[in-house]
Amino acid sequence: MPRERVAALVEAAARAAIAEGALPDVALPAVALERPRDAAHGDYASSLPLRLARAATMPPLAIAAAIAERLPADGIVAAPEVAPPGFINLRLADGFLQGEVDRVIARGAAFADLAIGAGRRAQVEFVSANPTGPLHVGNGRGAAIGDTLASALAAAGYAVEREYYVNDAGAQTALFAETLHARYLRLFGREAAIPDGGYRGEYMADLAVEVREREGDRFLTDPGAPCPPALGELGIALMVARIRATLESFGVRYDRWFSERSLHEPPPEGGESAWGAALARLRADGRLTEREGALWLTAADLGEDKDNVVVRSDGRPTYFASDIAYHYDKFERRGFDLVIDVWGADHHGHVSRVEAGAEAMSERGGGLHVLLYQLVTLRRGDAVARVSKRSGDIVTLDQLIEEVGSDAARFFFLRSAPGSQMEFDLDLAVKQSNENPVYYIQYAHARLASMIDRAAAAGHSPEGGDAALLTAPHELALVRAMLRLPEAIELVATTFEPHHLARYGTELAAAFHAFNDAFRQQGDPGLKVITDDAALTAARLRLALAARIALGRVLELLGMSAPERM
RNA sequence: GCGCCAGUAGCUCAGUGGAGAGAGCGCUACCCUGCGGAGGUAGAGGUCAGAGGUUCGAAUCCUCUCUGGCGUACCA
Repeated sequence: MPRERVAALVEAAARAAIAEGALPDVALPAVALERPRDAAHGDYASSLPLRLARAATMPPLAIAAAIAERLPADGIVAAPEVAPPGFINLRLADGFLQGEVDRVIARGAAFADLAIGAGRRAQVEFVSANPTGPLHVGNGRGAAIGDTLASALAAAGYAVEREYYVNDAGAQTALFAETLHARYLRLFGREAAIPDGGYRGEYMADLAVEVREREGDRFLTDPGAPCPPALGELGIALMVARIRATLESFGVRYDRWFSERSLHEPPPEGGESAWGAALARLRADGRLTEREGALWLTAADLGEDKDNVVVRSDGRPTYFASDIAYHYDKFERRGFDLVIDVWGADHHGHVSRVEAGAEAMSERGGGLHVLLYQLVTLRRGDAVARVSKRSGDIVTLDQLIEEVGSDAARFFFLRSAPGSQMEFDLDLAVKQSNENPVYYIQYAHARLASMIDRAAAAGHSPEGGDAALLTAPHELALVRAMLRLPEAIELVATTFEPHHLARYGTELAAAFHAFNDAFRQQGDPGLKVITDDAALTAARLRLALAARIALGRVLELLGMSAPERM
């Protein structure tokens, strides 16, 4: 990455200044380069002189000068500038930028890939909504965040797996089964009451119809009888299939759908269940206590403020027990180095507990990172729409995708930081779907594709073009924008916040649009890509080709289509 | 009560302790004998919730207050 290389130059210059006695022998802090707001201040700026001033007991400007004049000349940066109160401003050299155009074309979409993951295994688990109802709009946020985060981690050099944790055990599952049972019986004219707190949504009636179509009357029982287990399992399976279809239409594919229930069963290859093994380990480490007939994970030396129940007094393990077993499985059995759980903020009370559990369970448990995203509040004009599966008043992700499209919906979710609350006005979203900023990025891609096609039809080829002919400010600005893609990927892979990529996409598209319209503003047809000058045309085609690669890569990471025409 | 997350332009939101605070939408004025106008340029619009503090430097870090969301289960 250019930034790293420039930072290394600054550090080398600072060391040289110390070695030559121009600076006192002070400890050098890590050289972090800032990106100046104002382009006139260059591509990068170092505030190192300001940080050193006190220890060195020298004026910052003098330090800046001492470092700047020792900057190795290796062709990456042009002559550095010193600016008050003590900045060193660094500008990428034209020759370097021109060479990068060729490098991007040669490497293709992988040009921005990084090695910071170093092949370590990462898992991103996201959405994982109970399969007791359709996904709602809030789940869409988790889906977009998790999926793009996984893509960014892969681009950063991790071996990434996407996983959906299917809650197919527990009280909610039982309630779902009983509701389905009642709906099913009603189809056959039996009197059957929806259980208290059961799922009231219409989709449950649809599901019962689907069951009848597939399996006929084989699940018929007396109205008072409990739900046949096979009916409950079928219901969950059908619901999971619907969720999977929704996510696929949202551009999300999982490597694995992990069953909660399987944690409590012996693995196919034999041996003890994950829960059994985890429990044995906790017991051996003396982390369990029995009280009031239940089994508790003790808070002591886990940094928790209270104990948590893992096995209820009736002998059934809690959801927390499943979570412990699940993370035991992730770290100890599957050996992930980095595990990211993407959760809605309504689960935040659970975070420290699970993190403490993971650390108690595995040496590698510190590799767990829970990424919380704030809930999406929905509005239709002035009315607040409630989101609740059990009440049945729900705006589904399917509806959102149908109304605004997958690309626009994903981009909407990816534009804001996970930690910020979002307000989603459905009326506005539909009304503005044609003005959605997502099209700004896609349109840039479509124009590039069309331009490249048109040039080919006119007999122009980027082959043999000389990127050194790219000297106009808008041309070089576009190259600069392309080269920030690896920085955006790094930011996402280290902060686990994918919205930076969405912001970057807008920035890159803006650089292209400005480039593309430059000749109009200046009334200079000479700035068009396809010109009478064959050599210049070939050079600009190379730039267009590289820009299209960068733009296509961003869209790919965001999980959006890269249209050739719109 | 306690805890977590937030409060930045009319609206929806960016902003890694660094140099006149940004984008999209909305508003105003311009720019096409066009490689695609779903575009570009310029402008109006801000007490970065408020008050202290740390720092050479704070929207950013710390403390308090106010406002909003969420949590505080032998539910998941």
